[in-house]
Amino acid sequence: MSVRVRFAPSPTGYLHIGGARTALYCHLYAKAKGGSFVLRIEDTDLERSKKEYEDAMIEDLKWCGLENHEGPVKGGDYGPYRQSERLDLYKSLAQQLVDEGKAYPCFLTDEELEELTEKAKAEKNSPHHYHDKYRDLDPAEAKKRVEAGETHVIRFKNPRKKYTFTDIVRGEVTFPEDMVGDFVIMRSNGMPVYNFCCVIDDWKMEMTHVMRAEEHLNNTVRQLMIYEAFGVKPPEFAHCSLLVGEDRQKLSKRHGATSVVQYKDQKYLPQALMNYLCLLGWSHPDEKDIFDLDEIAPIFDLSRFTKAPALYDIEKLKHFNGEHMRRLSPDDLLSYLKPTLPSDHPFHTQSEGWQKDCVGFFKEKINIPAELPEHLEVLFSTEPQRGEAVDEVKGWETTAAIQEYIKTEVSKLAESGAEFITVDQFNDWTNHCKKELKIKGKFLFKGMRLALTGMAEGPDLKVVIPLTPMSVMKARHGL
RNA sequence: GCUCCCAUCGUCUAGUCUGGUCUAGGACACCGCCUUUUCACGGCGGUAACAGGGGUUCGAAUCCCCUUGGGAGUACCA
Repeated sequence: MSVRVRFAPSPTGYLHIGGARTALYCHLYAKAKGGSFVLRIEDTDLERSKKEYEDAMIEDLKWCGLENHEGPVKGGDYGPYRQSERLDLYKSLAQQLVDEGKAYPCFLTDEELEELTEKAKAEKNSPHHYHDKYRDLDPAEAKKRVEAGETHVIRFKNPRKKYTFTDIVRGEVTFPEDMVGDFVIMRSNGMPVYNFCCVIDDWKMEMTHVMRAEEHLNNTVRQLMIYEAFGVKPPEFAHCSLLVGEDRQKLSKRHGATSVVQYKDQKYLPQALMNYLCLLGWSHPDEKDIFDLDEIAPIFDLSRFTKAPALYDIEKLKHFNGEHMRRLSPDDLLSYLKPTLPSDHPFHTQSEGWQKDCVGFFKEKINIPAELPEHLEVLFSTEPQRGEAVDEVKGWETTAAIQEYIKTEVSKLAESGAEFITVDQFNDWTNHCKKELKIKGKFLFKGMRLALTGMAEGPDLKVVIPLTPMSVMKARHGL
């Protein structure tokens, strides 16, 4: 049987970093096994689900490079792929359980439920302890009340026994019989509940593996009960460790940028995000750390998951972005970095050859695009003298002489129509200052730097000078 | 409260199943040196971990138990 895995988000917000990681693992595993990666939208929570989130979710998944083989947009043989479009199925199956005596209508009101929960807590019992009031109500009586239109939910009749299953990452996991109570499978508004439709869909969509975050581990016992009630063999489960923030709590909005779209907006490279996320809870057999999805898909296996929760560290993500950026071809590098600069940035006025040289040089100094503009200052700032270290250099008597000489030379060159200063010219000027002005050592080089760039420190002058437009040079010297 | 899960450098992790080759390896961050007459990059090096306690064993990061700590769940959310 070929492998079928699914990613089943609920459209109640933008794609989360943790969700993206789960989707990545599903995608990788399907690819490794030549199986199918299915996207299913779990929109049974009417209040919180929004179509715009569903669209955004699909868009973000696409940006991540995690396209599905089957899904709400793409279609497939197991559709529909939106739970809101499968309601009849859940309803009839829930009714089947009621008819078989495996589930029952419950007429508890919100107030009664609250009271019973408080009572259970006060007696140091589990909150669900008294939720089974209608468990043994005569089915005929229950049917009568339902038909009379009385508000009710459908509760699953817990078989009250121990459940054990083998999780691919956790190993053998056992749940005691009082772990959960008679939980709700159909709400009073007629909508099914997650633990119910999840099972129905994984079953009907013939999923072979369910990969999800550890927060769902405890739900598995409910799902196991439902599989059993229908006489269906459950899929394999793999519960991946959680992603946590600085405070070691489950990663959420308050930990900062936790939506994929925020990284897209900040111009991170999707392959870098995926690479980093992949390594949060999974390790490469050869301890390789920089790779593309295509590279690991063939060797991705489920035996290398880490059990402990992983801390999401943006600093390390930046490093990964830098590594991937530096691997880009000159053409790709330019098309990556160019659009990240403001449209009125002087960078855009330069030739394409210049632009390629420029990003080729500055890629060594940055990890993410947001760091580029400040580095470009050395080429474009027209402020004559700036930076913290200039005061010291300005104090040197010899600096004024260099400054004056450079000004004259720049002026001459500009009048000749040159658009840039060549390395040869720069060398000639340096030699002149050395021989004629008798300046040497750091006084010479720092002086030259200050005179030409206006800063006391910065990148290699032999690279910077030929890249600096003459217009900027003139402005720096008040020409 | 109850249940489930987890525990190696500050962080992500290798090693744990199949005890010895681990005076515990790699990566991020940090520090130092070299190089660059600056800064950075790069190269080299460094600081830094088996939570604690008991067993089992000739030998334990690795197997067992307990303690402690952390997390998740306990919904008509998913």
